[in-house]
Amino acid sequence: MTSIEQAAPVTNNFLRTIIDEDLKSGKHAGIVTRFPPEPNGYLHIGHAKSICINFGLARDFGGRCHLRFDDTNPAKEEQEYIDSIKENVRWLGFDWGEHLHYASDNFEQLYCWAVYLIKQGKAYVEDLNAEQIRAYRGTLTEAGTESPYRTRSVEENLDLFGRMRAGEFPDGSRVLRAKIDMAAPNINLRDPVLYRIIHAPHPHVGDAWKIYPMYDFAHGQTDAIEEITHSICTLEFESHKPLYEWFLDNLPVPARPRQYEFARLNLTYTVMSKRKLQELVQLGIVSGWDDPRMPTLVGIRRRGYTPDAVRAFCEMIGVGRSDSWIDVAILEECVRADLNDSAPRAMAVLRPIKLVIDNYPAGQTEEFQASNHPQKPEMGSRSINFSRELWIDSDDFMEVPSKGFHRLTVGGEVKLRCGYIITCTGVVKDSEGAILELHGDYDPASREGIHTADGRKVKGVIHWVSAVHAITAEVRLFDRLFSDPNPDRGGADYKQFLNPNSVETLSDCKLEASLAGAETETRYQFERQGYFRLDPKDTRPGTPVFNRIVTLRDVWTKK
RNA sequence: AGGGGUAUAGCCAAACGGUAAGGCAACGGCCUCUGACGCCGUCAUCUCUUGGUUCGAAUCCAGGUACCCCUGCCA
Repeated sequence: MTSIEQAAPVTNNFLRTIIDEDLKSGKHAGIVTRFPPEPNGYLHIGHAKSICINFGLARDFGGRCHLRFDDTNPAKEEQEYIDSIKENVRWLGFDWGEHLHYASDNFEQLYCWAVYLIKQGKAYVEDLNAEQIRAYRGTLTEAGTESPYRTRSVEENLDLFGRMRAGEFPDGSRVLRAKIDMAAPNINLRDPVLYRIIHAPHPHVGDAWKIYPMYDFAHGQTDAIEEITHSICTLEFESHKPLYEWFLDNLPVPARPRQYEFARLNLTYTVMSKRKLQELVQLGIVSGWDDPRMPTLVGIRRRGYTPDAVRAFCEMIGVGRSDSWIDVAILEECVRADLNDSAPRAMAVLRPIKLVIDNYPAGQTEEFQASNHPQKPEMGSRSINFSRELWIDSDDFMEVPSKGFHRLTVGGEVKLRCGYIITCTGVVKDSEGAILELHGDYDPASREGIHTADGRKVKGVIHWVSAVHAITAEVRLFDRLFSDPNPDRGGADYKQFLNPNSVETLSDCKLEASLAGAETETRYQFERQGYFRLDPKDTRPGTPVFNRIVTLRDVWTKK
């Protein structure tokens, strides 16, 4: 466990309480959980919460956690997603060991159990089409009516179901239904569909099957087969729980798992639904599922977020049963906390403006040692070059300073971080009045500290880069994808809340020379600006592209 | 409207009949060669609401109110 996670409070929650009691009472000798994604899309930060809960609980209570693909619908599932999900879970730092499972591994057993139900008179083959089934189901306030096929004989049901499996019937022509209660107030109990016919290849079992079990008929039984003790899912499955238990009660399952539900993660300034995420990709609003602004794990990862930070975030937000919206600022804080600790510092000028040190000899060069981390000498130092012409950030100069501004102004002085104190002596402008370059003088005696020769303390410290030594890079400044905290909020089209400035590409940034050796896996703090990381996809030899992971906190500009 | 849930600070969240943890944010102050980091302090007489039980209630009881989920051959 890393320091940032230790710093996160481990608060009690209802799941821990339940597990504690189950262990104490001897109901279970150990716990087994599972993360059960359907491989029909890419994982997002909401899934990370579930992953951390399931794997985290298993870790904390000395149990195990399975990775299980809930692959019961081949019409939507693909191998690509299976691979991506496995990689994401690993990236987050979790290990399922021997326990990689697929619901489809149990298709034969599930089929046998369906036959068992038919023989018990508890399931029947339905000939009504989807629309008719819907009409027969009734409404929230009115009971449904029983299907005319509900009373078929066991023999006929067995025959028909066998022929469904054999592929004799086209998609949609028949389904297998449980015979429960068409008048049940819980609609999930009104003779739910158990199997449907789908003539499509399955990513894991190929074309062995023509019928596939529904989620409800697969999940609980699969939990039982895997001997899951605590089957943890999100709140919307709560109304399925009676069905989950009905199958466990009516089938000779080998174990008795129990379902518990928690509130899914909602994050401000983003959208999380698969449909909307997909739309952002398809409409070209983002560059892909791994666009650094996306809440997908592939996106977050490309952006440069660390798995430690994501885990700390999941720990910090807790687990409850009430619908909640987590402020994305908390995620950003977790990233800062982690990176502040681990990121080597460097200097980079994003919006360069030239500063000529007139009293510094032309052609002369000096090398200064700069610490890689102010609080961690063990992270070493690097040398940075100083020369007559420098780049500084245009944000750090104001011709007419606003109140409280203590960076560079004409006639003002400022400390060049790890360098000299300089005084700005003048501004050169073009005919339009745009600033071409700044001129200044340096104090040769001011290398150490921030005090001037006459003992005054310089208020401002700015970053800079030597012009002749600098390397040029593209830097992408990412911001929140939406400008509204809740773009998902009812009614209105979420796309109207898109933040037009969610990415700003700066193509002529000047970085200190040491960054020529930057590695993709290293996150850097560009001092006074934020945390950055080489884009793993668009960086080319000699033409670095940096992504801004997150800014530094900035109480000054906030005021 | 039938069923199932949930309400504790700006946002999360603990508490299990014994006198409202913690985190994030915010606000003061200190420190600082990053307006970063760090450090110190402040931040619910009160738990959606109205009654009741009790020596004692966020916790128990009764009635309200608000919000979320459920009418896929999706998961």
